[in-house]
This record gives sequence, C-alpha cells and structure tokens, in this order.
Amino acid sequence: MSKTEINLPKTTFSMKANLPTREPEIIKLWSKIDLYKELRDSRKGKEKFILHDGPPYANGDIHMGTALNKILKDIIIKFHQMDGKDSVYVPGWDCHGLPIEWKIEEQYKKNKKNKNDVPIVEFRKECRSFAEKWIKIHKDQFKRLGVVGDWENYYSTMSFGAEAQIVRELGKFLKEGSLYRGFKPVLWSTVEKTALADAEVEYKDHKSDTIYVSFSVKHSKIKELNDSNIIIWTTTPWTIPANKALAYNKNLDYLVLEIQDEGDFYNKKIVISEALKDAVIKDCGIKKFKDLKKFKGEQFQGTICQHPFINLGYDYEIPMLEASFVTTEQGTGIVHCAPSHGPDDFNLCINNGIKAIETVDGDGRYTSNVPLFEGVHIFKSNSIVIEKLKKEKKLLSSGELIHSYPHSWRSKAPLVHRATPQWFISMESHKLRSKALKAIDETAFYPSKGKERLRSMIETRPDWCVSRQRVWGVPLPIFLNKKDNKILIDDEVFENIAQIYEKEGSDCWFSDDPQKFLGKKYDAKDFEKLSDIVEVWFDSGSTHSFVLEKRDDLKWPASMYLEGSDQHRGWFHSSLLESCGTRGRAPFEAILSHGFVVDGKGLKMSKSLGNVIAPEEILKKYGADILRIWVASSNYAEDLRIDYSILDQHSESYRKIRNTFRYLLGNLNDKFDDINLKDIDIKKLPELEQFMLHKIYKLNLNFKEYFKNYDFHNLYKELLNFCTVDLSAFYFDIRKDTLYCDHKNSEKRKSCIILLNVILNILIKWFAPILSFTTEEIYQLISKKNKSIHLENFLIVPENFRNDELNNKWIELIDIRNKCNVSIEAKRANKEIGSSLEAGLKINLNSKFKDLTQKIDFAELCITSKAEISYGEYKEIVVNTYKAAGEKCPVCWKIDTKPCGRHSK
RNA sequence: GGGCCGGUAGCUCAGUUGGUUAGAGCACACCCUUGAUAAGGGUGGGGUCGAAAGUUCGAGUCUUUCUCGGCCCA
Repeated sequence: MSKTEINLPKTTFSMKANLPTREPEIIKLWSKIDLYKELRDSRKGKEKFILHDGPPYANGDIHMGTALNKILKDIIIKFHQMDGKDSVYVPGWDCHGLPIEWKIEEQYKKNKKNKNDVPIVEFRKECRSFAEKWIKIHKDQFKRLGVVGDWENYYSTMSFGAEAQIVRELGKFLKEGSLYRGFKPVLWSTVEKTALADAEVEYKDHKSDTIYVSFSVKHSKIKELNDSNIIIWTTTPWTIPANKALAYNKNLDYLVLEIQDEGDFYNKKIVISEALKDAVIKDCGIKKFKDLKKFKGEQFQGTICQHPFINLGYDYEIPMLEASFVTTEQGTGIVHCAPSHGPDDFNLCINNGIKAIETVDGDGRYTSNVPLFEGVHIFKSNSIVIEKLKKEKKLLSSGELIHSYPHSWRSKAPLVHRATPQWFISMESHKLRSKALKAIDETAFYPSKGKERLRSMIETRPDWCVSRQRVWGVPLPIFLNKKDNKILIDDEVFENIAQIYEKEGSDCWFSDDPQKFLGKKYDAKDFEKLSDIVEVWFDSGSTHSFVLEKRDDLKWPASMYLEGSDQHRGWFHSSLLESCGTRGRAPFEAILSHGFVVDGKGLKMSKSLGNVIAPEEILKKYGADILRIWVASSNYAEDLRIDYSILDQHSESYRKIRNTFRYLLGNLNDKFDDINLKDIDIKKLPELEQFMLHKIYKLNLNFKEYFKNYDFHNLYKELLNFCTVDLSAFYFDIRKDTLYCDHKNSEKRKSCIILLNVILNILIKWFAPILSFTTEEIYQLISKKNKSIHLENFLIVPENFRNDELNNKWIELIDIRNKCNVSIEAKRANKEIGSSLEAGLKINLNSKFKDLTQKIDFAELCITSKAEISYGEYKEIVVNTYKAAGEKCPVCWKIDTKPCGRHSK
C-alpha cells in the first residue's frame, strides 16, 4: 500500500502564523464587510450590554496600560456579543485640559511666540486641532489591537454637543444650590498675577525669615497644658495673620518644658515634640529649663489655643487638629495652619469645618479680612509680623534659612500659596456624599476590593472644586450680579448657552458679547461674566450624560465602566459624583478595575530603568493575538507583569493552540460540517468520543462560570489545558491511527470526524473573544455561514453530552494508561524499544476492574501493537512491556506475527 | 511620610471554612517519533508558599512586626 491510500491531514491553514503581516489584512477585511454594522444588525432588539468607554487623553502614543485597557474591554464586549447580547462599544476621548495647553505653549516657545499675545480663541483652536490629530492616531493604534467599535462615531469631551451638555449639567448643580463659591489656595505669582500649575514651577534656593511663635493654650484635657504655650516654627511669618489652627501628630511624644532663662519666656511653660527638643533648645538659645511632663500627641485632642495677636483683635479660637503630615524633620512637631496659604493646611482645616477665606489679593496685598495688615504687601510684612510678635511676647526666637522654594518659571519670582475664589460642589449640602455611598453599595465590583477603595475615598473627600484658571476647557457658565455678587440662576440662560455651544462650540464665551448668552431677559451691564473653566474631571464625569443618554444605541446606566485602578480617584469617582448629584444614582451597574503594567520583576516601567515596552514593538515582533493572550492570561486584579520572556512563553502557547486547530482542519481537509449538537446520536459513538463530549460539556460549564465572573485568566488556562492535555496528548494522539489508517467508511472514523467538527466548532467560538484574529483566519477558511466569526453565538451544549458515570470510568482508565506509559518508558530507556508501537503490554489488574476494562482496547489507548489484560488478586496495577514480535504493517505500522487484515478493502 | 492592595516552582496561575507528601500548564533535562514535522508523544527534576515571631494538636491559609513591589494621597 502506498502513502496515497492513507488519510493524511491536509490543510491550507499554515503552521506559521505570521501575525504581524496577517493581522492587518484581517483588519482590512473587517473594514470591508463593515463588521461593526454587521454586529449591530445581528443583535437588533436584543438585550444590551453597554461597556461605556473611559476616555483616554488625546495626547501621545498609546502605552502598554492603554493597550491592556482596550484589549480587556474588547474581550469583554466580544464575550457578551457572542453570548447573544447587543454589545455596543462607542470609544471616546478626553480632550480638554492642561497637558494639551502645555504642548501648544511649548510650540510657541520654540517659535518664540508669547501665549499672551495670542487671542484665547485662536489658542483654543490650536488645542482643538492638536487633540483631533491624536484621536486619529489613537484610532488606528486601537484598531490594530483588534478592538472593534464604532470608530466613525466616537465621542469626545470637546465636541460641541459635549460642551453644551456639560453646561446643562453644571446648571443642575447651580440650580440645586450645591455649587457654591469658596476659596482654595493655589500656587500664585504676585508678579504675573496668575495661578501656576505644578509643571510651571521651578524650585531654587531662597532666603526665608524663620520664627518660633507661641500660641497660648486656652483650654485642654491635659492639666499641665492649661497655662502653657504651644510652639510652632515657620519659614513664612507673613502667614501668621491668616492662622486658623495648629496641627500635631497623634503618634509623636510631646514635652512640657519650663523655661528659666531671663526674658519674655521666663518661667513660662512651652510645648514641643520630644524628638525635636534638642534642636529647638539649641536653635532658640535656651539655657535653663525644666522637664515637666511627657505625653502622647493623641492627648492634644480637644485642645484650643489663642492667636498670638489676640490682644490686637485676633480673638478667635485656634483648635489643635490631628494630622499625619506633621513630622519631626524640622520645627517643633506642631505646625501652624493657614488654610488660605497651604494645601495641607487647607485640606486639614476643611475636613474640620474651617474654610479658607480670601486673605491676600492678586497683587499680594492683605485684604480687609486681615485686621491690622490690610493693604500691606505680604513680601514686606515679615518684619512687621515679627515686630508685633515680639511686642506681644509671643516670639520665642527668629532667624533665617536658605532652602529650596518654588519660583515662577517665567518671572523667576518666588511664589506663594494664595486662597483664590473657586467654585465647589458641596458634598453635604444636598447629601451628595450619602447618595454616592449608597450608589457604591448598589454597584458590582470586579475585583470586589474596588468597592472599599472607592468607598473610603468618597467617605473622606472634601467638597469638589470644579473651577480652573485656564483656557482650554468648557467655560464655567456663571454670571455674577455686580450689585450683590449673587450667581445668576436661570434655566433659560443655561439652556441658551448650551444651545449656542451646540451650534458653534464654547470658544465664543471668550470672544463674544456677554449679552449673547444672557438673552433679552438681563442686561449684560449688570453682570460680571466669569472666565474660569470647568476642571476636566467634570468633563469626563459627565460622559454618561452626553454619550449614554444622548445616543439611541446606548443605555443609561451603563452595564460596566472598566479602567485602571487609579481611576477610583479619577473617572469612576467623578462619574459617580456627577451622576449622583444630578440623577441620584451611579451611571454604571458594575465597575471592573485592572492593575498596572509592570516589568518582569514587578517594577514599574520607566525610561530611567530602561524597562519600557511599547505596544508597537510587541505588535511588530509577535502580533496582537499574542498581546491579547497576555491580557487574557494575566490576573488583572493585581499588577500585570510583562517582558519578552513572558511574551515568548505566551507565543509558545499560541503555537500549541494554533496547531490544535491545524490538526482539526487537516483531518477535516478544511471541510467543516456545522453539525447541530442536539442531532448527534451519542449512544452510537464509541466510548472515547462520548467521553470527549462529556469533557466538552464540563468545560463549557466552567467557561460560562468564569465568563460570568470576568475571570479570564482561569478561563484561558482551562482552554489551553484542554488543547494540550485532553486533545493533543490524549484524544488526537489516540485517534491518529483511526484517522490516518481506517477506511473513510469506517464507523469509528466517521464518529471521530463528527467529534473533530464539534471540537472545531466549539473551540473556535470559545477562543474568538481572545484570539480575535486567528479565529477569524480559521473561520474564513471553513465557514460561509456568516461574514465573520464575531457574528457567531457561543454554542449551547446539550445536557445529554453529560455522562458522569462514563467520566468516572475513564478517570480510572486514564490512570491505567499512565501506568502503561511508565512501563513503556522503562523499556524505551533500555533501548529495547523506540516507538510505543514496537511494544506490547501485559496488564495485571485486580478482578474488580473486570467490568470496567472488558471492552477496552489498551493497545488503542496506549498506542501499542498489543495489549492483554489478566485479572487476579493483584493489589496494584502492574504493567509489563515487551517488544512486540512479528512484522510491521506498512500502512498502520502495527507489529504482528499475523498479516494485518485492516486495509484489504 | 500616610492610606489601600499584593508577594505560592524560571514563567502564567490554582490552592474551599486552618487538616494527608502544596497542584496545573508552559519552560527545562533526557528519551522516542519522522504519517500534526520549524510539529507530535513519553518520562523526569524543580517550591523553607517574601522574612521573622506568635496563636494552634496542626499555618501557604489566622495575628503582629519587618521587607520588597504597585496604586492613591501628601
């Protein structure tokens, strides 16, 4: 018999994947058939699954984190689509904000242009086109990853519709009354009379006056504190008039000392931290003193002090507050707090109900809120403060210090923190906090630990500051009445502004006559138009309103929001607050958060470490399907490690999967028969085939459970193990003989072909959400049913595939098979045999196995030429392997003393 | 510096309410095969469960401290 008479596998599906060149062709196919539209049409009227896209910032090439995020989204969307739902994906971009402003400014700098010489509207146009450019680039990069979505009708926070809706959303907070005007310190240049962003700040050495100031205790739980003086140290004496509180650390030890030196502090008790005692004594030149008491910081609780200028009209109470930012690095272990002049101070005070006020104006002069100092410039007031402290006997010591201090990058002038008018959404006035906490309870979190993380942030966060003194953003739609400084609240005006934005965008706020926005009802002369913009988190926090609610193909609330775990502080957070404030519930039913991409050792990627891997490199070297395997196989609940050795490993697994498909296709000769699983007459199949159907049934159960919990790394692992353990090393290996050597009419062979069809059909669908490209490549080869694999549904596996009894039986048989393999291996190691077909088996089994094994051909299972079982009182399974005697059949290669009768016909 | 989360074979991951000798796949080593062939099969080695202390008859699992890493805040 010649080789042409056996059925060798034949397929056009190549072993080599060549993904980097093949994948772009598949993307072209998807675009040609308009896959996204096909997907929508195929699920018209079906239950919707809406994964609402968190908008990436339209700036710079995508990195691994972005790729991870998009692929994970795509995998989930495809799972739901194949599960029969209408799984709509509308990608979006976040466009406003400082980073883009910066890029444009940088370009100006290069061209020696001054931002201030450029009209705002022109500047904003450049920002807009910059964002547009990056959206285009991102789109192609995301498509290359295999992400399918409505790329033609994406959303952006800078679209006119978005800008209009953001105005409407703010209008809701204004109308409700929860949006109020407050003050908050920002870094301020008194020279340029403007706020500066962190990135605009240069740190360099600066000489500051330093003072040790005493605050006398008004009352305290600690007896010894009641007639003592809390000592603080500061490098900004000019902030003393704005002092509202003192901060201590509850974990530090503090001392009460009695000073016995002559002078203002003779016989006075002072309080400082124990750790800084020596430094303070030396710095203040204290010679004689007595230790009176030592106590833990936590005992400060409830202590109230007096302002050092109490006799000059500063007659309010100064509470002592607990703060972890107090350290023993410098000073006295107690820190003076001016909420108008420091972010720490501000946050601590606001959490204790002390609000910042405007103490210093834009020029750097004290306002009328500061008694004695009104009109004095802060940079000229240190000496006055020091002099008055001395006069009031509140100055323990003074000096000078050269230290690193923030300066403006433009003017090089020293900066200060200055409380400026800002707009806040109250967490309490309309119960926003409790609404948000309730909404968290009603949300499903994957992984569950995300719930606590978000909750603890919402529980403790201060009021939401939504204003920024910038230009690239949505203008705050606020008019102030010049007479009484009251906010103009009128739905007609808000809607008018929104409709103008809808038509022409928000640029006109800065250029056009205010009357245009006020309409006919009000006179522009009576109102001041604000020039602040809305902070960008409010933009993206409103996407649910201008995307989910506005589009007919979507639904509100979203089924899921999915982002990196940093977004508990970001998008999850702002979306929750915005939606709870305006609609009383979260805009999502579930939140899935993923960890960060780190290198192979678990370190974060950074240029300096040289461990950065760009998605582009991976696509060029491996292809998107390998990257998608990396996403699916990693546990996103934690950080995700990636390096080339990890990718190499996944690309090995990919080859295993690809070869599994190749075996199926080869033996089917690329002819796929879409068998209805319900029509299979299971009892007519050999037991091995029945057992495989049971395996498929069980795996499908697990598959559904893993998918339900978004537990993809376990799902992928089971699929991979099915390919390697159950198929390649077991079923495929055993059935090679039947497939190659049996006649095409053999019942056994036909049964096997049924199984190969079933396996191919179910496997390609199981893998499709993950291996989007490879499964498409296969689908195009075998099926004309649909235009794409992604239009298919997961198969429903009939209950009659289940056969637990048979499964238990085959667990035993596989155990015997494993023992046979050990025995064969021993002979192979002795060089007595090579291939297992050169072997015969003598298997000794306890009689209890008789029923189990009677009809089983172990020569078939173990791929040997002979196998005999003898039953007896054996305690263990004992297998003896011998060299099979006789001639090798040229067709099936089995060795027998008699001629092989299989291939006569 | 503070809050939260994490550390199980070289890699990706399992490991129920504490309970036999901690598992799987890949990788690795050796062997076989040359009719899945830049494929396929078999056998095997490999872990102080980040470290230490504690609770317990018993700890990968519970407690504390430390350490390393990540995110957020400062």
